[in-house]
Amino acid sequence: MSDLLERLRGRGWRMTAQRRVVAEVLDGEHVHLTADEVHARAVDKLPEISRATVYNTLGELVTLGEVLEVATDKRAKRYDPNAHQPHHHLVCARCGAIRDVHPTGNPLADLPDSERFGFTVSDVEVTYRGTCPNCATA
Amino acid sequence: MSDLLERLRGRGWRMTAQRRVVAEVLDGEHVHLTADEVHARAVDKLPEISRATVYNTLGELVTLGEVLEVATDKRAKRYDPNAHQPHHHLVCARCGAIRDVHPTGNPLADLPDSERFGFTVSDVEVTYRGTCPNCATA
DNA sequence: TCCTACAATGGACAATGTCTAAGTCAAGCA
DNA sequence: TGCTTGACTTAGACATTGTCCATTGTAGGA
Ligand SMILES: [Mn+2]
Ligand SMILES: [Mn+2]
Ligand SMILES: [Zn+2]
Ligand SMILES: [Zn+2]
Repeated sequence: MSDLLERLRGRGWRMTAQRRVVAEVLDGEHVHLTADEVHARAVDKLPEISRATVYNTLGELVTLGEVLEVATDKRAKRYDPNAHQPHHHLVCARCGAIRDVHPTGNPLADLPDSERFGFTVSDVEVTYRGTCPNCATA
Repeated sequence: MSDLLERLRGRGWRMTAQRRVVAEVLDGEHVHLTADEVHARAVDKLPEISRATVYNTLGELVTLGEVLEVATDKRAKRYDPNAHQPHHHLVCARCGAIRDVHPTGNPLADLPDSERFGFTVSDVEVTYRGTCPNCATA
């Protein structure tokens, strides 16, 4: 994600080896890692990087809107670099595999006023659950 | 929820003061407490109840399908006694208030085969986010 | 090259959740 | 009613996830 690094430089970020490595780890499709998974992969590339730095960097990326936090499992937060294309998630209940999906329709329109309790509703997250092909054959 | 207690007795549960108190705490509408919130309220009614028992009891209720785990916030799991009426959630991004909602339509039908990656999809959770009336005026 | 404000580090601490060994008691039975 | 027993509860250790801070290091401009 060199374009991510470009944007961050433009926002006044100091470009450190640690931040480059975190950005590198987050690169790719269908990436939804926990903070400690990011840390483990970052350590492979830069052994002395600390947990605190990984947590700090992820938090900053979330604040800047460059990475999303998703709560697809009920344990640790997961970090999603696919922040600029709205999407939802499909999760394997067995192994935890996560895919980005793009359902048709607009779920926001499916919530009638009578079900809004006076809230201003601005966003919706949809999580599909099922069994992935791998786990189905096992 | 005396019907809940009835069902549990039918399933061979020993009826202890601790389990009665946990069931009592979970009674009501729009209830979505964390384990430690359940524990705090249980202690008001039965001061010597332990955290371990609350965690155990909640886990058993989830296994039996009498209570659902929901991941509406990205911290602790929340426990939802409204397990027998399918519903979704509306969450205040500011204060965390949670309401049960019943959107129209069927989001499962909105996920085309081409977006299923070979998964068998069995369930869908929808979380609406916004601002509650209380937080809007503040 | 030097300065300095920003960033990284290690470790303490907090919050949430899991596990176990030992003691307790609900419920069936004599 | 009073045993007996295995299910249940308890306290606290431990694990995982996340936050904070004092100290040390360094990116990038002067
Ligand atoms: Mn995603
Ligand atoms: Mn609910
Ligand atoms: Zn799977
Ligand atoms: Zn609110």
